[in-house]
Parts: sequence; C-alpha cells; structure tokens
Amino acid sequence: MTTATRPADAYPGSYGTSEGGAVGRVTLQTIADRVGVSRMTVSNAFSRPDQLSAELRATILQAADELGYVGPDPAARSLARGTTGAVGVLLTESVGSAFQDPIAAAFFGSVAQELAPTGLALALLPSVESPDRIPARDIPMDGALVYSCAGDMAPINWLIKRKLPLVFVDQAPIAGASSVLLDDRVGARAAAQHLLDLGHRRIGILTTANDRSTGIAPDPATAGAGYVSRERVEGWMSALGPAGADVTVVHLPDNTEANAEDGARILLDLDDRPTAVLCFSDLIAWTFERVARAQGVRVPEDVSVVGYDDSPIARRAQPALTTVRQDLEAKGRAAATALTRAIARSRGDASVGEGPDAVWVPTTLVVRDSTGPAPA
Amino acid sequence: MTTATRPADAYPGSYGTSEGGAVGRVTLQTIADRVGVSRMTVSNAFSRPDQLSAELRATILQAADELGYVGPDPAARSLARGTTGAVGVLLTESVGSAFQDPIAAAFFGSVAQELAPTGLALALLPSVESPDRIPARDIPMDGALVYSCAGDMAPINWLIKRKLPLVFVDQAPIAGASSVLLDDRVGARAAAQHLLDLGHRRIGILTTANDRSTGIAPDPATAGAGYVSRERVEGWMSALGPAGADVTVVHLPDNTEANAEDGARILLDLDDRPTAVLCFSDLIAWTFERVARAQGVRVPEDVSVVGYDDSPIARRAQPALTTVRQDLEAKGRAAATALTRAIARSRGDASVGEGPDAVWVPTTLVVRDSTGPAPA
DNA sequence: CGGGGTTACTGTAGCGGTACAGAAACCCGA
DNA sequence: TCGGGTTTCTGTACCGCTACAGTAACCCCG
Repeated sequence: MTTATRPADAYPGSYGTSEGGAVGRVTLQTIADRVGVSRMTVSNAFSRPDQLSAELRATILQAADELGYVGPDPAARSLARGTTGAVGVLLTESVGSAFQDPIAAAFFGSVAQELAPTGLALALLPSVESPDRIPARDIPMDGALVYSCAGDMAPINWLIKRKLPLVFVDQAPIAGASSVLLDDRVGARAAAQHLLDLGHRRIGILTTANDRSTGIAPDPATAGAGYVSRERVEGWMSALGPAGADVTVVHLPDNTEANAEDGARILLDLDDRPTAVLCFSDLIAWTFERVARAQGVRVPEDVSVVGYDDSPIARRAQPALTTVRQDLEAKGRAAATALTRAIARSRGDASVGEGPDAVWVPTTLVVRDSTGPAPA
Repeated sequence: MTTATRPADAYPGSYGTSEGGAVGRVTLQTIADRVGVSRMTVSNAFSRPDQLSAELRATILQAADELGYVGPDPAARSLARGTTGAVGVLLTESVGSAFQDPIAAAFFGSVAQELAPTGLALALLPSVESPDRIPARDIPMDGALVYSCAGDMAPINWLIKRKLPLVFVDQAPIAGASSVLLDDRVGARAAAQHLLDLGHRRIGILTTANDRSTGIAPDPATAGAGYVSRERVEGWMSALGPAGADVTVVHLPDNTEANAEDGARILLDLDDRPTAVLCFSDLIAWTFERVARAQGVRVPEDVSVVGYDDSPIARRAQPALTTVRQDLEAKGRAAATALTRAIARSRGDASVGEGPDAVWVPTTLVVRDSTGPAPA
C-alpha cells in the first residue's frame, strides 16, 4: 500500500480561519445579529419556514450562505428536540462477519432502503466495548434493531436500559418489544416433508451451533445454539420425528465454507450415508454439493440436498439448489416499519396502536434440481 | 405476513412513570441531589473516574443505578463535547443496491471492523433527501466516508460544507481530502497483458457506464462514467492500445446479472467474436461464462474471460475465474485509518501530520482456469 | 512548622439549538 | 369603529452535559 501526502490546499474542509475573517463559529446568533432579527427567527427560517415571511426567510438564508452557515448544528438540535435522526443496528459479535453473510447484508440494505424515505440513518453499532466507549450506550439514536445476536449480549442490555424503542429481528424477542421473525418452522418443516415425500428416510442435518468444533450432535433436540438454528431444527424435526426418520445432526461452529466442508465430509463418510441432507444455509448446501461431487457422489441421484434462504448462490449452484426462500425485502420492510412504529409509539403517537408489533415473514419451499427420489 | 399485538407488559422500555415514583427524567442533577454532591462530580463519576475517590464514585454509581440512570445523555454529551462517536458513510444513490454488491458489503464490513476498537459507529447515510430531512446535513457525526458516489451528488456538498473530515473511497478525490483508491490501472493492465501474452488480439470489454442501455461504445477512450470504471478501462487500454489489439467495448448500465447477460450476448454474437473478454466485475465475468456455455462456446478453449475483484464468485465459477484481486481488508483498514487520522487532524492533533492521506491499495492478477491460449 | 505538590470536589459559563407563550401589527366584516 | 382572528416576529426558559478554573483539605519533607 502506498501512502503519499499532499499539502491541504483548496479543500474547503481545511480548518482554521476561513475567508471572511470571522473567527468564532457561525451560529444562529451570528446570523441573527447580521440580519437584525432574533435568533429564534433565524431558527424558524431553517426549521419552520411557515413561521415567517418568504422575503425575510430569503434574506436570512442568503446571509447564512454568505457567512458559510450550513444549517442548525445536528448535535445541538438533537439535544433541544430530543431526536437524532438515526437508528442503531446491533450486530453479531464480529461486525465484519455480519457483512460476509449475504443474507445479513441484503437485509441491512433492505432496511436502509426502507428507512431512507423517513430520513433516518442506520448506525451500525459495534458490540465490542472499549472501556470508555460503549456504542450501544453512547451513540445518540432514536431506536434500534437487534439483529440475530446472542440473547445475553451486554450491548442489548444497554439498549434496553436506555429505554430505546427496539425491534428484535431473527432473534428471541423480549416481552414487550417488537419483533420480526421468519416463519422458520413452517419453511423447515416443508423442506423436510419434501424429502419424506421423495422417499428419503435416512437424513442428515448440517446446522450451526455454538459448539467449538464440527461434529455429530448427540441429541437433535438440543441442537443449535442460535435462535434461528433452533427454530429450523425444530421445524425439520417436526416432520422427520413423527415419520420415524433416521436423523444425524452435524453441528458447525459457524456458517462458513471451511466448516461446511468438514461437516459435509462427516456425513458423506458415514457407513450409513444419508440419502438426503438438510442445510442451515445455501452456502452450506452448496459446499456439500461440491464436496460430494469431489467424492464422486452424485446430486441428486445419490444424495439430495436442501439449502436455506434462497440466496443468489442457490440458483448459481450446480445443480441449482432446492431451498427455503425467505423474502428479505419483506423482512427489511417489516423491520423498518416496526421500528418507526415503535419510535412513534414511544413519542405518544396514538395512531400506531398500543402494544408492540410481532411480525412473521413467510417462508416458502423452492424446489429445484438438487433433490430427487431416494435411491432404491 | 402475520401481525399480532400483545400488551406491553414486562418490557422495561415501556414508558411512563416507572417504579420509584420519580416523575421527571433522571439527569446528573437528580443523582447529585440524591447523593449530596455537585452535578459535576456525578459527571466525573461517569466520564472521568480518576477525578474522584473510588468510594464516592461507587456511591454515586449505586445511586444512579437505583434511580435507573444509564449514563450521560449521548445527545447532550455530543453538544458539550463536540464529538458524537459516529462517522457516516455516504452510499450510492440507492442504499439497497450498495449492499447487493458483495464487494461493497465486504468493504463496509471491513471498515466497521476496523472502526470497532475506536468505538466509532458507522452511520449509513441514505442519499435520498426528503424535503426537511437531509441525512448528510442533519446527522451528527465526526467525519464521513464517501464511497463510490457520482462526484456531483448533492449530499457530498453538504458534507463538505459541514467541514467534516472526509475520506473518498473508490472515487475521484477532492483536493485536500484524504483518499483511498485501488491501484486499478496496474491491475487492469496486468489482466490485459496476460491476455496479450496468451496471444489474444481480438478482445472484448464489458464494463459499466452511465448509459441508459446496454450496447457497444463508439470510443473506448470516453468509456465508463464511474471513476472506477474509467480507471479500469484506462488500465486495460494502456496495454491493449500499444499492442494494436482489436477492442470492442460494451457498456452496461450497471453491475447486474440481467445487463451482463445482454452484454455477453452482444459480444458473443459479433461476426468477429473476440477471443477474450475483460470484465468490470466477477459477476459480469461469471455471467459471460454462463451465457457462453449456453451457446455452446467453450471457456477458455473458444474464449477467455477475466473478471475483477476476486470475489467469492470467482472461485466458485466453473471454470474458476482468472481475475484481478483487490484486498478488501486492506482497503477497509486504510479507509478507517485515514478517517480516524483526518478526524484527529481536524482536532489539531499534530501527531498525525499535516496534509491529507492518499492511499493506494494494490491489486494483483490471479490466474485461474478461465483464460487460455488464443484459439488458432 | 511552613511551603510546594497532590488529591478531591465545586461553580460558573457555556455548547447551539428549539418550544412555547406572548406581543405587535394587520385584516376584515359588522 | 370595534372585536376577533391571522400572520409575523420575539423573549425566555430550558435540553443535559462538560471544560476549566478555582478552592479547600491533605500530605510529605526539610
């Protein structure tokens, strides 16, 4: 990486006394003095145009422009108004990893998109706490989204203590807070039923858990540490259990290719290799396909694979993945709406109703080419 | 989508008078009165622990806890201190689309990751302006990243007028502001040279531009509207031009699969079909591979393809893509560092030097299976 | 026992706005 | 001409916190 340094020349951002000779900072008062009106009138010129005549407003705005005044100071305005114009998003432990996941990234995009018309900015809150700076506690915001975090994270408690309007997404909600959840049990159940209908009875599951290492879980019921994982496992098992299927659950420490490879091998190396595999994500399913192909195991002739999420990978995979589709746009929209409603509610806006919202986003099975009849 | 409503029961976030009977809001003064010290001492208990005795601090903290006081109000603190603890990121026109792009998403993740230890939150600034709320003007922040935006976007001007410390990423920098740029010309040139070395002389280029529709560009030199696209085209041409290669440039309105398909077809349908294609992104290259395969054109036997970015797609593609790798981690790290330095500089911290930073992140050619010798 | 240096706490003066309740001028119909 | 309603502008009182410059007590040492 090359680093060069140039003198700060024409950049308007260079600090110090700028042209005009005015030393102190320009505030409403500066402009008020210049124009010969009260500070309040200048404030109104910027924030409540209907409170003064158009001409005076024009005069004020021009004076402001000449003085290089941009607009009311956001921090001061936040204090006086009690609103900041930003909402937070609390992410998983590692901020970066949340963006590795295309599903999470797409969700944030959708939320930001939905929030844009309201003028709210989305502040990503790192959950690492340096001793004296704790974003969840110290960043000014009007509300926050809690996205797929371990339920006991300290930052969540800061948000709660601040009494911020909160929306929990893909995560066990707190009593009284709004929530947006995927209808994961239904989707997972449909996927499992699809396999049963194709005649599969020996089924593998590749899902994430908080375990340190990749390996076979002793008991499907306890499976999954994350809320989402648990929901999906329960959905799958709700179909597989009653059907008396022979289920092997493999836990992965996280949703990455490397771990998925290990997990795939474990299943493929079993003496009684499953004839079908249900995966926590498309990435895992795609990896399974790849490992299987490398071992000469054909998909779907020898083994069927089902993904989850219907991410872009699913269509690109070869063969294209049968998966459970979630509507990320809808999820983002729901989260944004729930949050703005929660904020409105906290301000006493009666039109948004009393209690918190609880939204379930539907999931649907998408059958493609990675599943087929169980081998005889 | 199902929406249910429950009564707000145990949620600590429910507003109104909480236990204790205290009506007004709890502030530093409330605690000061309770403990019998000055408000300043309470402030110090939270913000400057070294300014009072440990015992008194404990007493104060306990009283605060009993009163349900979380900590100094962020908005008030921002005003008094002059810092907010958040930095903005200005995104492309559509906030959502920035997240569709895995490269952009990974970059944000990396930036957030790097910023985390400093306790700075990353605020995503939508560029849409509702009449009275303009995030770039109204959100409290200490500095901002401008990421791959059209240079004349109004929000950029707000940021500049606010005299915020700025860092321009993947974008033509402004004199005096810091910048982080990819060494695109070098990378693109290497890719083009690689094709020349393989004997290719009839070469297609698929890149993005602001044109409305997909089509052949009349003149390679004017090609590309975005800064990044322009840099890459110049890099490619710097090798192809002198070699006297026969170059056809196709412009896509954006970096999406749908448009890439159209562009790929245009090149594949040419009478004199290129023997190699340079693409603006891996997504485009991958799409080209797919369209070629569908038409029975073999990669790399009949046509070679080079991508850009070395995104996850590149490795997953079949055949795996030859591409130009950019180090997103480094880019994120550089952007975060440049920004914190710019902020420090604006505060008069002499240890970070005088002028703005200008960082170039290196690019390297990664040869995989999508390129081969030119067909005879 | 006096003087210099800490340590522990306090008072004042903002930070830069906005809400709200006037007040003055203006308008209009009866 | 008078009363009530608008429109337009102003004054005051905060919003909740922190910087900074004290002040007072304490400590240590020659």
